[in-house]
Amino acid sequence: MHSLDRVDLQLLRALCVEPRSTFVALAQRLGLSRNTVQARMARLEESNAFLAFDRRINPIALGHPLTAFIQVHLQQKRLSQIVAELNQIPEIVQAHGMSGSTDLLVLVVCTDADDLFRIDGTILACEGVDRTETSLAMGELIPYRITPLLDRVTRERGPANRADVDIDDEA
Amino acid sequence: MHSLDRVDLQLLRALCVEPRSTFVALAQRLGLSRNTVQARMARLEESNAFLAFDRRINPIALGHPLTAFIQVHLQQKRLSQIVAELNQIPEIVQAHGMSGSTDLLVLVVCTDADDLFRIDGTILACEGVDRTETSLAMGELIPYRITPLLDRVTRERGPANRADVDIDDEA
DNA sequence: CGTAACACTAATCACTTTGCCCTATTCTGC
DNA sequence: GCAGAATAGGGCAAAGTGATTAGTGTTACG
Repeated sequence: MHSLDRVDLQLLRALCVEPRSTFVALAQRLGLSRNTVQARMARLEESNAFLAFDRRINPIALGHPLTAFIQVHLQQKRLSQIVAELNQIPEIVQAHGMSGSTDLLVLVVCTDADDLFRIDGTILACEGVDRTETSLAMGELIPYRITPLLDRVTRERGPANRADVDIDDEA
Repeated sequence: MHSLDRVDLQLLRALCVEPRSTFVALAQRLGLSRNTVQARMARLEESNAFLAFDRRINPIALGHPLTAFIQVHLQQKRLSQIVAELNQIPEIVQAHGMSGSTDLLVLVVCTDADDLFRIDGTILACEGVDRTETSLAMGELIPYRITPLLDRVTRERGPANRADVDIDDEA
């Protein structure tokens, strides 16, 4: 419904640096009027530029320091029903349908190895799940980040002010 | 340095529901005084309960609608140098060191298939990288979420009010 | 060339929120 | 029961918000 221009990108950048910035502070930092910032922020939210706040919560704080990726192989015709079942497992924080040999890539967090074992068992117990392959994340070698990409996009966009992609079609 | 109690969890929950809540609003919703909410929020931030704001930015808004997981097999002794190189690639938004056959699981976002191909090439070009296996994410069947886990933890914690895990040791 | 649409600035206003202070009152673990 | 922490409640000045208005480019279109 709307595309991002250079100023939008700078706004996002500033938010990464200082998430609790007020509109006033953002306006000062970018040399804009508060009005403009306020309007643009509204537009950004409107156009789904922001994902759920859930992503900002640290699972470690919830007592779930272990992260694992579980590759699930399943009978494809039962996919939707299986996803519905997985939806009931709170330790599953995300799941992607995948191309290639693995049908589903599931991201789980857990308290310890036993917990992981239990969760894996729960997944396996779902009707239609053939097998799973669990890989434990040993460390987040590159912590989640978007600023480098933000910078590249900004640079590419250069002095121009129109993005070329519509973003209202949710991932 | 500090552990989460029941009220902290409820606060996090409320933030997921309404990320732009003011302290006043949170206090009302939870039936606490604003002072308390403010103090607890400060403590939560202090104790790394929140991850970087980067996570809330939608890559689709940045013109990168495609997500892929790339499994990287490499010479382990060169791991740190390789990670340093991968760090230079903006399209890599996250990377985990893994147990099992895959050494590294890299999360990339890209504009289109060609872009993905190019990025994969860049990764392969790194000294010490043996081979990669790319899987395209076809859809986020379970969108990233933490609230179900939040609820479970809250329930388990029950009327008690102390968490049992320290969270100051960053993931 | 005119004009309509749009984004931006600047300035106002009433209102809310913040940050910080204080004190009295529960809790809590020891 | 006591020490220390957490909380409620209050207060206050400063800051931020939301909403509106008016004036100024800029751009796109016929």
